[in-house]
Amino acid sequence: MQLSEQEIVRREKLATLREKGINPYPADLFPLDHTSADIKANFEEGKKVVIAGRLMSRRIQGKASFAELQDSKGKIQVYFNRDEICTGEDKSKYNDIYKKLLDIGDFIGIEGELFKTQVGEMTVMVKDFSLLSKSIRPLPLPKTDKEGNTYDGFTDPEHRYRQRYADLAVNPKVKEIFVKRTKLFSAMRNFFNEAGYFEVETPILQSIPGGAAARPFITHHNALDIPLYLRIANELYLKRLIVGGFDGVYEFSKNFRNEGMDRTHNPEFTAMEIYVAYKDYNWMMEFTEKLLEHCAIAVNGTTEATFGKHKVDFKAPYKRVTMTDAIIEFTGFDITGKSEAELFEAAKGMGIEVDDTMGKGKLIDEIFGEKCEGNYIQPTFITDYPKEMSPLCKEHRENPELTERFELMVCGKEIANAYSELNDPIDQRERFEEQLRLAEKGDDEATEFIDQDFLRALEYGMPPTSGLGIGMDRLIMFLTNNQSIQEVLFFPQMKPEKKQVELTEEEKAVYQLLKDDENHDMNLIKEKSGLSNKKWDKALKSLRKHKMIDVFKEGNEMKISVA
RNA sequence: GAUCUGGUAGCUCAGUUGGUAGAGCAUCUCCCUUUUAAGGAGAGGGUCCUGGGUUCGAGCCCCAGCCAGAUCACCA
Repeated sequence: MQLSEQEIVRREKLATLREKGINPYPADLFPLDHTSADIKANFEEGKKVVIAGRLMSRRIQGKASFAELQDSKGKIQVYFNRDEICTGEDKSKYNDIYKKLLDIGDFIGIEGELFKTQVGEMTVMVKDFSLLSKSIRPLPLPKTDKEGNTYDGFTDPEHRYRQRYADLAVNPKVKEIFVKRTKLFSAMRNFFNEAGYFEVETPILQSIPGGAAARPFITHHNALDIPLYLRIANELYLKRLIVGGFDGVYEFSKNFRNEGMDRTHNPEFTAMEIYVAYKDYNWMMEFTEKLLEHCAIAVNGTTEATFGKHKVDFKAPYKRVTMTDAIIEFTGFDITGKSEAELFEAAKGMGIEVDDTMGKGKLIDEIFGEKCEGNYIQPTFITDYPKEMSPLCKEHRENPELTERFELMVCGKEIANAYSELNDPIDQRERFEEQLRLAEKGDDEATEFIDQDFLRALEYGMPPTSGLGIGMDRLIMFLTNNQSIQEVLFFPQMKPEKKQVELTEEEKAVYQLLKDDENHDMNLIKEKSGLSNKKWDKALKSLRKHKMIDVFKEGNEMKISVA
């Protein structure tokens, strides 16, 4: 492994510390009693504190030095003074250990007293310090001035996502996103628990991937010798639990879909699904808007959120628009009672790409997606979707062509989806069979498995139930003003890093050709090596750099020899 | 999958018809006892993403590829 100069220097410091009897990675707990935030919140001149964290900057001025220590709550300035730390004759702890052997990035523990500098900065006067963990790789080092401007930021998304640990250590705003993410989860959990619903866990490894139309990841169970799928949704399992007699069940579900990746799609993502017995989708709309209002306040302290150029208000209640009305509003076209051919012509007339594999549902969905969806900036419930698109949803009580379904749109994007759940087992079986026919015909959006066990459960009887699914990653994007899902996942999926190849084969080959004491004609050796101009040049430069060969002029001929 | 943009020091970035690879910060050495991204002086540090081609000569031009980002397409 090729080490940079700075990495070599730090390894040498590591060795020196050990020679001095200092363990750079001690096992002992460190008895810290304050965080940087505690100190700032309850500052008392002269108070004794024990703190620990990562050294983030140093300004050494001879016998004194200011540094910043970063802990989980933020940064605090610390002041190292030689004569405070080394009260006796031996000044080496300051002169050698602190000044020469510590680096930015090291974890240290500090005992000290609080004071304010002449410019009023709250500071810890170091009385004693100890090394807790040595950092042997330099951190990226952004600097921030008083106005909050950042210089030399660690901004390259590739590096930030691949090395999230460094991103978090160095960019405090990134940490905030994930603090908010966790607040969102606990706010939602509290809301459901208060309502008396149960958090449950259902299988991730499923023999039939159901509950959504998506390409699954497939794996294999050795002992059973069967294929298993990573779940694409947890819907069918939660409904089984309603059959079993729970009033309300919910699960935060890691789902896996073997599809494309972009700034709104990651192969694994988190959905929340909740099912509540004896309710319908009208009840669920009210529940959803109260839920989101609650969550927005828990995360941001207000119902208002900024997303890009939009200001969004999550304060309940939200507007409700039927899909039919939405399409009339933005296109003037009324889909009510229209035949497939009429819809086809209408869509075509709107400049939408259509083909004859599209059924009524798909055509309506295309029209909505193309002409309406993007217009709903404030949270809006779009209700009553066409039946073909919703095989798990109950038929609309007033119109058999529609279903009792709503999606919640925010900034033109779907963040929640809910039904009055289909609980007629005969109807459900027919809808599955219809999906199967579509799949056999080649519609890759149709579900190609029939979950017989789920149907058996429905046959025992499921109470009327309403279910809701929320894309948690999408929601946290809205609440933290991030346009990319990768910003709200700790470790977004990335292509594997390419392995570093030791490209010394050419160099070795050239060196072999020279392996005696004679002087060789350079052109001859070049020819023998069979290398391209560029490779020859590279190999030669590298060998010269390692002082393994000499190149010199003899008369008019370039000669080459082993050094 | 398509198009565009980018990949140069530990980090952020310059780099001129194609002619000896640069800056700031960081690092190292020396001097400095309350500083606010900012003390002073000096030094070291490079697989210019990879491979091929053109050329006397490529960070730069051409071809292929890798990785990332953006836009689009696809997508319960």
